[in-house]
Amino acid sequence: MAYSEQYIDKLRKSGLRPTKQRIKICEVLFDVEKTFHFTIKELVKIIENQANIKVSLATVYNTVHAFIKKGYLKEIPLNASQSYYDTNVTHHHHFFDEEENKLIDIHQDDVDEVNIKRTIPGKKIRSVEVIAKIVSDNQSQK
Amino acid sequence: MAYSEQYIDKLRKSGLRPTKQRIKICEVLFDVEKTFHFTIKELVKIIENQANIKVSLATVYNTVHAFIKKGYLKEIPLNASQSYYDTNVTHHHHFFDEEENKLIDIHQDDVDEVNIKRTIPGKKIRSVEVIAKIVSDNQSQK
DNA sequence: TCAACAGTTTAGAATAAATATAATGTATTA
DNA sequence: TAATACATTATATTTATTCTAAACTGTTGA
Repeated sequence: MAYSEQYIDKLRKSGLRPTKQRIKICEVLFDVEKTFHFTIKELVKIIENQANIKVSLATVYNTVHAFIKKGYLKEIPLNASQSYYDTNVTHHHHFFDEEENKLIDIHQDDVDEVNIKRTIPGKKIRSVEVIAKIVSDNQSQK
Repeated sequence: MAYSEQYIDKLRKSGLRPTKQRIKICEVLFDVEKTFHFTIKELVKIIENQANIKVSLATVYNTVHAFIKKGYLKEIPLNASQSYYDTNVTHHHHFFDEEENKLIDIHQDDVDEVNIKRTIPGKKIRSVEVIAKIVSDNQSQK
């Protein structure tokens, strides 16, 4: 299957028509070897640098949110001024370096399965995320 | 030790002078049996309802942030439009009900210790938080 | 005790992310 | 291919948070 067909499929499954802009967004997000983290602004910049297609903020927001709803992207729970997203939707966790505002993946194998024994009536768990905040380890500091 | 002395102590340890406004913030945050979650706006409202002291948003932000730095409050990592804070600084985790925008505590005993095997050179872990997002469990839905 | 200083409070302005709007453009369909 | 429904965009709006600067208050030391 050609790339663009995959993307058209992803878009349709997300309830979106395949447009020039949205296919470009797919290319940037999914046509790479490595998964990555991004903010909306960063994504817009990447698109600008890679293509001579213009994509507005609104389109990027809409598309990203549709993909999250469908499970093609993940939002990373953080109290940062901007939202961070992840193209890696497999089960894994994150370090967040607050000093450098940087996210680092923690591979699933590096964390024991998080097993929550408690349940809430009428509710089911949709996702479980572990955020480990890290800071400089200044031994001189007491 | 009288309450206000405790609060004055907490404030001084946070590098803040004990003022009328700040002591009132302490009363609302710490002078209750149960710990609770709050947003800045909610905290301002609680103060308005409880006292005839006027406290500005800026003061509340400053004081809350100083307390977080000192470890008297915790910020809950979430992608919500507002930041959520917790007066419970003991080790525990959260459900977040995205449909109702509501946080529910998960007691430490209800989650196995999260053991992260990976380390980052020069960095140490400051906190580990588990966020479990929950949604309605509509069995009829496929 | 009180003057001087350093820190505090506040209203309002500034900033910035995210969302809404409405006019123009494009994919889909029959 | 015409009609329709959905998309895109620039721009405006909304809203949380931070900044600012003037007025105020706690603290210190003489």
